[in-house]
Amino acid sequence: MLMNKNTIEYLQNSLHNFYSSFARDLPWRKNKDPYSIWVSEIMLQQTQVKTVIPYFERFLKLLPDVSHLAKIDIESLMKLWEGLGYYSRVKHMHQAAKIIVNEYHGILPKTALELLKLPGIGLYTAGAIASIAYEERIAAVDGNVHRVLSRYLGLPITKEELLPLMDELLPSQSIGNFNQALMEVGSRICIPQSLPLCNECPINQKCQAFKKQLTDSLPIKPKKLNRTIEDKTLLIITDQTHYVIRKRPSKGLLANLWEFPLLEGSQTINEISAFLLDLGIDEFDLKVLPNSVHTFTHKDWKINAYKITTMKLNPVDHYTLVSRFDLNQIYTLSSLFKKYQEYYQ
DNA sequence: AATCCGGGGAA
DNA sequence: TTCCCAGGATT
Repeated sequence: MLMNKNTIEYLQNSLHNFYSSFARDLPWRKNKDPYSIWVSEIMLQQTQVKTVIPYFERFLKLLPDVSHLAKIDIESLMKLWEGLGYYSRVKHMHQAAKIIVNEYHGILPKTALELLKLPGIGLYTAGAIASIAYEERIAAVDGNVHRVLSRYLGLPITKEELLPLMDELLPSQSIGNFNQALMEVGSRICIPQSLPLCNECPINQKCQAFKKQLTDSLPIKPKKLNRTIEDKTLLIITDQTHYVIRKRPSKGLLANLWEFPLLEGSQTINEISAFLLDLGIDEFDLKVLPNSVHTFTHKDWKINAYKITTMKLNPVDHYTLVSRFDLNQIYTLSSLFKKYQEYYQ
């Protein structure tokens, strides 16, 4: 597809000027260190800038370079990620750090093609790192870029269909800034819901969606997925000093995280008693805690919660007895348990 | 090509 | 409620 030369040059020049004047002062923009850009891009996957900032600051302070990341144990690393979600990101990053140390002398690969081979780095992230850190002339198409460009061009195209067009749109220099400017316009101006702030947009003069009032119908939206609801029974079991937790399976939702016993379904008091008996608990005080709902992307968990207080806890296979301190400092829990923090503090 | 994988902010 | 976020891996 051959695009109008004016349309392209206007886009490039306008975004360049916009970015020069209005780029946000974000922590990962302080330098072009490939490692910190990599960390930021992984954290920013499906996660908003505001959420990422404090995690990024803490992460870089403790793990300032690839070799530190490669050396830290996975449990401590998970703890740094606690609450960010999509925990496989951190597992893949850890694996990638070891590969970078062992096979790339501790230096991030300098081309998107090479970066793409690392676990956790897909087409977008490879393009983002290569263009921002190394100024490779390559696209970085995320949700923002897809939305901005499909509106600007007035084309109902998917993200995949947009990719081949990017070679025509990319400027010959300042590629990293061009890519970031597109994302910045997408997240601050050309926003998805309600009305985009077209009057403030640096590329509105040649935006087809703006001209033809198509911002509502562009970009084409993926079909929404069906949500399901599952009942769970949460047991916070304590002897006043220690708490019973266990490690989740290595596959599936919240893989490898720790949890308070979370039983399938809405268990009756009798069923709970039977479960506790298996843990060697035959005498206990049971307190009903407030129910809650934890929302994932594709399912809701309805949590029926109880606090179980007993005199003595005995070690049992597959369960771990931990102090409050270790619970807070060492073990990584899903944020769904935060709602019950007052009952284990 | 679909589905899975967290959590939160915003309307 | 619904959307969607600087997406990637798995099937």
